[in-house]
Amino acid sequence: MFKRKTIIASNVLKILTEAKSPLSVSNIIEELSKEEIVPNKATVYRILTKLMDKKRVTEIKNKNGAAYFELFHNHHHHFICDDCETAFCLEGCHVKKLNINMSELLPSKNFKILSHDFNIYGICEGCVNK
Amino acid sequence: MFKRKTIIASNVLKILTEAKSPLSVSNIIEELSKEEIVPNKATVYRILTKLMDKKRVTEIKNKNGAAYFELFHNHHHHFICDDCETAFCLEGCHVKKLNINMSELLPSKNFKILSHDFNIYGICEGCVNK
DNA sequence: TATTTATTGCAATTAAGTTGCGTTAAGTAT
DNA sequence: ATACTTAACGCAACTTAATTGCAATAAATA
Repeated sequence: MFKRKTIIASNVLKILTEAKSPLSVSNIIEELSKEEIVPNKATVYRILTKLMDKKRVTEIKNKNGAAYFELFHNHHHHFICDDCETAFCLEGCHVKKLNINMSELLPSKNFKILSHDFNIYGICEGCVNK
Repeated sequence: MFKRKTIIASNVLKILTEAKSPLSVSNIIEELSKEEIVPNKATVYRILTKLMDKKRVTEIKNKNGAAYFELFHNHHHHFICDDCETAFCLEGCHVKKLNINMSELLPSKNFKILSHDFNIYGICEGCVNK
């Protein structure tokens, strides 16, 4: 058994590290292209899947279900701009921060909670000023 | 200018009224089919778009971005079962209920908040018991 | 009855994401 | 170095939800 180095996977990580906000697959391909690396989208999806398995990367979804990827950092939520579609990370999880007991909200006590998501939508600073 | 009656639109509303949970477009077509109405999916999408314009219907999305539709009732959130994918309405909006000041969470005061969503995911009562 | 136009079905299209398969190339063993 | 193994990769085909253009239908009105 051996491990191959893959140029693309490490570059995807680099791009995500440098990114100021979560990126879509086409964002990622665009960024890689600037460095003369033009990978196939299937490759990028496969790399991202592996990185998610390893908890290096997290996937978030916008209103339309399109996926954006970011480096894993502890559970938190996002502001997503309705105009430019950029996702901005919010600090921490206010659900936890505010100690919201989600189980009290459920239709039945027999529901099992596994996760939640919370997005705020609107217009970001950049798009407001134009 | 005149208004035509459309059999399908009123039946879509009826189906949604009787539904115990939000329905996908194929759910809706299935239900209509039971009443001998087999509309084209394009028709159903167009009807739903109009009903949303009139605020009669709301669209929610699951984890994968697939759309579910329900009668409009005041702003609230959902529990979505990871197993059967059924969406259950939660009562009211706990963000509002708990008086969460979302603007304090933002990266900048210049962001303009327009909406938010909140979903709880897990296993519903029915799927737990099987 | 003729006209107007909203409604509908159909087929083609779009876009995100997935999959199968053949090729390439990195790491290891000989 | 050479051969072997297998992970990484590209490509094309496919899948599925949703959208669009166009022609056909039918409801309301004149």
